[in-house]
Amino acid sequence: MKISTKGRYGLRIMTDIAIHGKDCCVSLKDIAEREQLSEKYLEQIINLLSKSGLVRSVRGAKGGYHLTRSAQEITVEDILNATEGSLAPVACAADSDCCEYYCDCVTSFIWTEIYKSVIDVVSKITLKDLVEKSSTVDKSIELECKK
Amino acid sequence: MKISTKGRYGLRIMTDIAIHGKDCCVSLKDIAEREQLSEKYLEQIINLLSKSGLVRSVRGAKGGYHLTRSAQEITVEDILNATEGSLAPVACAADSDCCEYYCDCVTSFIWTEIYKSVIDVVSKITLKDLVEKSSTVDKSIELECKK
DNA sequence: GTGATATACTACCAACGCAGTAGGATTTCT
DNA sequence: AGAAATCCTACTGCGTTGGTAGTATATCAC
Repeated sequence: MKISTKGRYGLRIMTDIAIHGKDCCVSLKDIAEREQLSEKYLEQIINLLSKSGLVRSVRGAKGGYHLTRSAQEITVEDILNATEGSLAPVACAADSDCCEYYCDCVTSFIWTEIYKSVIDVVSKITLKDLVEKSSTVDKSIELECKK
Repeated sequence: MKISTKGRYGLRIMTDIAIHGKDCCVSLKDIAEREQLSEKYLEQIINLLSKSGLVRSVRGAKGGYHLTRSAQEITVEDILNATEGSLAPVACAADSDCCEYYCDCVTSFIWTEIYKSVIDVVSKITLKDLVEKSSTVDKSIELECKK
């Protein structure tokens, strides 16, 4: 039940773009520098965000990435879905059709309940919330638990 | 954010013992046979349950495992904690002291909220609930989504 | 049109966790 | 003594995680 660096860095990338990309593109180089993360690794992660349509890329000099929607229209669920994949603890929790025994399974309701409660949390937090929280804490964007 | 077979099989093992171990020990061989799972693999998992004090082992012929508490005193949280480890999506969610930046981290509250909501679900479901559900479904204990 | 700056794409790698498998040692009942 | 059970250590194939590296391609500024 762990969130990997893809999900965590994904949130930082998106928050960084939301803060620094008001009316322009933000380059990966700048993000990597500010966040102190490997540019090459971020490339893979932002690719996931791009494929999910959360950011759009602009190639060439002065290029970079920008959000495709406003920060309050992007939820933590969107970002984690793009970077982590489904947040369902087991596949049947998100799609009961995937398992023919769903109705007769003793534990399926547990996974469904967990999934619903996780979605309930992350679908209500928007990127705007993270941007606002970021402005209230000191150098917040660089700080993250490495464990 | 996935639950592994350790957690899933752990729940099946415990449910099986609760059902078939009314006033005796249940051997791993019997569990493995009923659940159609590898006895050797279950050995590792029941070891985790044993170390956490949820079951007690009896060695030698006619030995096996039995619960240390009644089914309604054992929660799904207990079982998943024993087999999966902490259900916290990141370490700081269960122990904010583990990260010196917890208070200044933009995302820490997300992980804490997820963790709390997951615990809220699994701490309220007891082994007794699973046993009761098992009696209402057909051959339920053998059925599980493999995906 | 030529650099400089950016993303895009492909490939590779070490380390780790998952899901088992294997085999022998030990304990206990009959 | 032998059968039945747990206990313990080790190994293994495979996929994921967390990157690194190099090249191709697109675009801007001059």
